[in-house]
Amino acid sequence: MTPSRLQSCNHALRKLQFFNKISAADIALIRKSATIAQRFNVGAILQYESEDIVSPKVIVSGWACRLHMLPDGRRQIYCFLLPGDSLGIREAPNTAVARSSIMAATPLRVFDAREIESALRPPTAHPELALAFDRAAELELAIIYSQIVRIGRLSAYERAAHLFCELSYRLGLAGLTNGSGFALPITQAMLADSLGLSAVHANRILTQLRRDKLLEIENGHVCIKDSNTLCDISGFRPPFPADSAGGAEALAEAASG
Amino acid sequence: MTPSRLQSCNHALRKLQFFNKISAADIALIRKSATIAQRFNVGAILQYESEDIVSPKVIVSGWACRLHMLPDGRRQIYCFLLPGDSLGIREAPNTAVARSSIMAATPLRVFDAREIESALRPPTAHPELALAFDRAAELELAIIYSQIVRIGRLSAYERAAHLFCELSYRLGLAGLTNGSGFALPITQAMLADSLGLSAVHANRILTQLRRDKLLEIENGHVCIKDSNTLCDISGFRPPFPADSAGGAEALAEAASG
DNA sequence: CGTCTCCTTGATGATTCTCAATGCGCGTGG
DNA sequence: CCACGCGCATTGAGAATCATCAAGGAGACG
Repeated sequence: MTPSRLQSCNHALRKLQFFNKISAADIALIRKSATIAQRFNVGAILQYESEDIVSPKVIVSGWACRLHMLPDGRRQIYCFLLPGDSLGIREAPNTAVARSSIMAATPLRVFDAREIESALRPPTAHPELALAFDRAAELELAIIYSQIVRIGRLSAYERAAHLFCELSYRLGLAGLTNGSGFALPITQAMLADSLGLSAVHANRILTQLRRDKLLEIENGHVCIKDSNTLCDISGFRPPFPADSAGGAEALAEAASG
Repeated sequence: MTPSRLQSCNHALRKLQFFNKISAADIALIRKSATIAQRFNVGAILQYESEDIVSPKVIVSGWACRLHMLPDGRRQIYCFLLPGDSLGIREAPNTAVARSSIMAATPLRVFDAREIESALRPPTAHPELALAFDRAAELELAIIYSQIVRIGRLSAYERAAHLFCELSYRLGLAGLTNGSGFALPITQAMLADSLGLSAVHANRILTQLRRDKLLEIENGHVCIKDSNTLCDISGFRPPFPADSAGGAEALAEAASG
């Protein structure tokens, strides 16, 4: 396996291994697909709402987002899709039309996951991998729910804090954090469209978070200075606490057995 | 089949038949389960977030809601569960913990759907029924997405209009509308917790909708006076337009064949 | 060196929240 | 029967939050 192939599915593998112990055959299945790459520019639409569903994909690098566009130009982002995240795998299989648009929030690289998706349909030779993807889908649902609480019942300040907790958690699963820092390759306007705020107000809130020494933002890089306070303010709880993950359980079993 | 049994699953059957043509055997399967009834008082919690998932159920009468409660008393309702709606059927099967609490928003009657749920697992003798439940789950996801747009990017006035469009649409699927009217058995405080507003402001918005002659509300009954304007204001689109429903397609096929 | 995008800040106004008080219907107990 | 409490809807007043409009600066890029 070439280094480039390894890199392509690195984040996805890391995330899946958090969710379940997966076999060498599972890894080989993913690596095989990881060779076919596709690129999108910023703002490119991968999938249009209420049109056909796009073929299954895994994000190699860059961020995408599920979103809705209103006729008057307002936008609402449902959730971000990060490196290692998949779309169209182990989702409701019989859906006729897409329920959200998907847009490249940064330059994006993905690989086609049609083979993976079909290999996971029951009866499957990869039940552990299927479970890992099921848990990834469960995480996405949990994120969607928490997005509702965020914009429905949290203040702007709490919202921003909550989103940074979520991003830190999710990027951590994919191995994209170093210490308490991570790359934040999106504009404040996109953050605002996710938080249900105006871009100007989002900027003021970020400034406030910096002044309160909760985090630092510069040059597309965030450093979380006070994770505890950030979580307390926003009420963020990890959707899959480290001690409840299938991977962790499996490791514990292996150690004791 | 006794009249009471018929009544118990009436709304569920009506909704499922909208989504797909289902057979006599499918109907019999549901009717068999519809005998076992369970009651909950207003405010009763059917399922607690981050605890075990409750056994599958179908709502016979009354409304429930999926929601999150914050430690300081704030609440956010994710979505309402109406008569004929199900929970725990054809959802992600491997979920360890509940991702939302479920509360009885009114006095509630449900029946246990464990048998239905297990009868639909592949390989199943009821593929059409399984597809109908899959589409019901797809509808719930579409509603969750639209809830994000509603509270993230619509004004209070637009939000309320959008919610009434959604409720009218969904209650229509279950056969719970007469003309443009339907029962609204919940308090304004709950509407507010769904809309992401304070109860006081929700009240003002409802007053405004009445003054604008878009709808009437009295004694727990809503009558939509101007459906077109309500949809235009809020941008509401039916998640399953009548001509895209599986049931309608099936009927057309049957008529032409 | 001009243009563009993005971030930042100020000023002003609209939206929404909170606190507070009132009224209405309904059940409950005296 | 009546007084009372309670939940719910309603309205007013004032304050907090957030949006909009406008302008300027820093950096990328042709």
